[in-house]
Amino acid sequence: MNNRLRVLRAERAWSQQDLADRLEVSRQSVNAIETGRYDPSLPLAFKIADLFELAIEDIFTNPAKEPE
Amino acid sequence: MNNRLRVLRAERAWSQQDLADRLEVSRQSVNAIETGRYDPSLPLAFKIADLFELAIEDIFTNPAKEPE
DNA sequence: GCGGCATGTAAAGCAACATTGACATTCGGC
DNA sequence: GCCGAATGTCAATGTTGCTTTACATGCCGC
Repeated sequence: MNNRLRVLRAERAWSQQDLADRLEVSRQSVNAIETGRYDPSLPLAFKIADLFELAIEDIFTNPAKEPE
Repeated sequence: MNNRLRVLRAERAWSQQDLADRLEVSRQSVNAIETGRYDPSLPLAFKIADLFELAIEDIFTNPAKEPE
């Protein structure tokens, strides 16, 4: 499960802490998601999509899918 | 986190077991998600959206959001 | 009435998500 | 050179998602 979180965050010049505050999660959670250590829960994914005003599919992509 | 899983399943006349097989999860997981006991993980949400050929947002909705 | 199917739910256990606290590194400003 | 901000990561802990096994219910066909 890849994601464009780091890019979206950079576009807004937010630190991981800034984003964590807006999402009401810890900085470590943001970091873990960005570095791909784990995927967010569905509720958190919704919160992220909401914050960036994008669809979940526009932020997260399933590498196991989309053949080529 | 509400979802239209039961409706989508009914439209196809699938049992919870049928859906569970297609999603490669247990019947109890399908039941738990339908009855709202817990939300699916993001990867499973993608799998569900994929199966029904819908966007995640078309299946799951965040009741905490959208004021009115 | 009995058997089979669909559904709801519970307990117990493991894996994944998320937390706090802490430490290391890098970079830029002063 | 030092300080502070930003990032990466680790350990320990708690919570949630998902599993298997199991049992109870309702419904339908026979």
